[in-house]
Amino acid sequence: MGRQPCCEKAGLKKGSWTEEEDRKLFSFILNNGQCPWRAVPKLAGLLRCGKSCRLRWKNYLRPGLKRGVLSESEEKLIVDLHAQLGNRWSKIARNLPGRTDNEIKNYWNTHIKKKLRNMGIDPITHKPLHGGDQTVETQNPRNQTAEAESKRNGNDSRHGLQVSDSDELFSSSPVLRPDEMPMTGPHEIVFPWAHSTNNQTSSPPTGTEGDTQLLVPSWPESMYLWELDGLPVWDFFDEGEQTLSSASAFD
DNA sequence: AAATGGCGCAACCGCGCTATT
DNA sequence: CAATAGCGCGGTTGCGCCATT
Repeated sequence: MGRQPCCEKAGLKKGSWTEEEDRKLFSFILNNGQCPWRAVPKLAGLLRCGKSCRLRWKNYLRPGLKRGVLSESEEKLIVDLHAQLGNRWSKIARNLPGRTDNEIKNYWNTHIKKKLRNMGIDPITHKPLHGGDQTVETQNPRNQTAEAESKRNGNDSRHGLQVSDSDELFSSSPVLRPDEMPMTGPHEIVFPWAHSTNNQTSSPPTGTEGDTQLLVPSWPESMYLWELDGLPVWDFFDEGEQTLSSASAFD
């Protein structure tokens, strides 16, 4: 047979997604549920590789995503989980409903790492740094990989070893299991225009007042999608879990 | 006011795993 | 059992924004 490439590289668009592309992808999945990602671009009329569509959906368009600054409790949870799991971002993300692995990874690299170092904690080992803030971590990101690797070797399910995903790990944790997490329902979504004059898209709202509740709209940057011409967005949600789960469109 | 450097985030890349044939 | 398809994951890159000079 010969393995087909995931996409024809030539002629495919790369880089930032446009509003139009988002619209197409979103409405396609809305109407069809998920089909093999490889087929999605063609069927949805997108000049993108399937992988790119998948990523866009997963990290950006998928309903139920929280966006914006992470709360202190979320941050704490990430640190805890990272101490146990290392750079297993997807596993960490599963314990933070509405957050994506990419988002967490970025947040870790840009905020938490720095914060831990300032606190005199090595973000890799989660132990106190020796001799002041001598950056134990060299600038070589590979070290991080190596560190993660060592953790993996100890307890990574991906490699068929002990820890069975996060199940075991969090069985005693107060943290809800991801599959127990209710998806954000329409009634829970706070529209940006409802309480803010600033409908700035790409930058997250700075300083979510307090970290009590994340009143962050699900798709602050994609609100235009709500205007999808005639698409039964709310109906879609209202059909409830069965739609969501059966299509498994929001995985 | 312009230049520039740093930061943060979205997106891409490549590899590994699992399911299927 | 081997080959292949498809997907998921983690690491890296590139670009836009913002702060500083």
